[in-house]
Amino acid sequence: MADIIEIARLGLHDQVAARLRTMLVEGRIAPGAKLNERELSEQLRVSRTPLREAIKMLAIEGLVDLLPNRGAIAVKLTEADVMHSFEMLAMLEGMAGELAAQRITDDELGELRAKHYEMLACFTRQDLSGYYRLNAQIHAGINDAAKNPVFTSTYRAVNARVQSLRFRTNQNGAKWKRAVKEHEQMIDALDARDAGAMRQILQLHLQHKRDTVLELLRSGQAYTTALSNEAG
Amino acid sequence: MADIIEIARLGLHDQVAARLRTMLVEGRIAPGAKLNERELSEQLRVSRTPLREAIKMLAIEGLVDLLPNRGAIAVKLTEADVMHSFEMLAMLEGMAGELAAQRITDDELGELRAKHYEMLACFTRQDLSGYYRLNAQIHAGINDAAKNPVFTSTYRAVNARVQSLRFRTNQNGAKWKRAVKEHEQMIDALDARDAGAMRQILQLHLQHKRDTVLELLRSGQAYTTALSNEAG
DNA sequence: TCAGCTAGTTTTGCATGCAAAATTCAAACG
DNA sequence: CGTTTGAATTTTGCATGCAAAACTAGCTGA
Repeated sequence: MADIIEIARLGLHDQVAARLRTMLVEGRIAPGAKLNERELSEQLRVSRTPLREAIKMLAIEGLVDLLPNRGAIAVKLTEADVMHSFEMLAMLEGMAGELAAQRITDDELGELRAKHYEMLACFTRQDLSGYYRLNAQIHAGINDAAKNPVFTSTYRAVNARVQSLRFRTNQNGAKWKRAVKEHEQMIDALDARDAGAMRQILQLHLQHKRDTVLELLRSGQAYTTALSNEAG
Repeated sequence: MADIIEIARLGLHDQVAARLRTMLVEGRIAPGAKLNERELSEQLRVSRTPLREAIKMLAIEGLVDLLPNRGAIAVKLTEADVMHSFEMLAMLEGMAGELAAQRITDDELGELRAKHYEMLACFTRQDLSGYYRLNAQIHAGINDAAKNPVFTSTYRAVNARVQSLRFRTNQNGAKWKRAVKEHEQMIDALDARDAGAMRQILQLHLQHKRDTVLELLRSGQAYTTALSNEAG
């Protein structure tokens, strides 16, 4: 009676939620933009029912705001929201890093190191998009290594909210280099199973990320020229 | 153009979600029990559409599990789930307590102290239900005092999951007394604005709560004789 | 006796329909 | 010229309907 891992195609609402999530995180739906149900249901080729169910889920995740009788809009984070979200993320990642240093297996660490090198390759090629992808995978990997699914899902949810902003930060060379350096220190700390060092470097890393996002927000470039006019 | 705080009656889906949340947290829907859509929609006098939207929201909150093509069931926490949830809660409350000690206003502290005394009254009268209510309010108050809405909402969500279990723990005299003692230490720590002490006492408090829930779970009494046969 | 199959029922998942609220837009008014 | 008002339009929110999937129960055959 082995649990046959059937591909179990998810319900439409889940698929729609996943697609919307991507669109929101990647900024294809601009922060503050209205989610028109008819429009989206045509674009995604589903009826409004599963679409509305998906939107309700994203509202709980904190990716959209629900305005009574006026539908949903993509969240538009204020400076305070960013501060609060990063305060949470720093705590989550700090703790997860601490736990990860204690609980990570050699296999997991190996995989993490491999991803780290792949990321270095992207950095060397100045491949920002690949860098972001691997960066996200590494942070997710660290959280997974903490072996606490409650952490993992909370981290995912909070992180998703700030992603659409981080997506727009143009890494300048110095900051990018610093971030890479910090990532190396993470791998070192994990390698040494040094929980304290891991917490420290992660919290510093998050602080730098936060400052970058705040700079973007203050520069006013965050919410201009949405990339939303691309054809679906 | 003052923001007139209109009572803004929420949508049906929100009302339904709130009612279901209560039913789940209070154990009126037993852990593991199926949520029959027709049955619930008749009981709550709404159509299945807003009901299903509410269920999707509760699924994201982690109060129900969604089984593809087979509806939803109330989450039934395993021992591991309880460990993970409390690991998260301890971190959240520890951090929130630390921040609260730094950020709480005199008014907030006063209100918290008042609630504390009310709780002592309930303890003296052995009024368990009143005690629980005030206990929850005090913990929520501490989290609010941390002035970080991301903490607050995360705490609410994770806490709700373990509430249906905590609801069933029969406090024995000794443990109850200890919990009250710990609450006094919290007020003292807040009064002294001692962030470190606040973190310490909260984490200890949470650890004790966890142990109580784990005992219940291991005793096997957790999931017997659901209170679900009461008429609506 | 019991596993396996099939017809009948229930339940879920999604699409559609309709009423109420919100938005738009243009004409009327100050 | 800017503001207001109200009818037309759009959009949301909820109810209902229908098809597919999941259960149930009863039958057959080993």
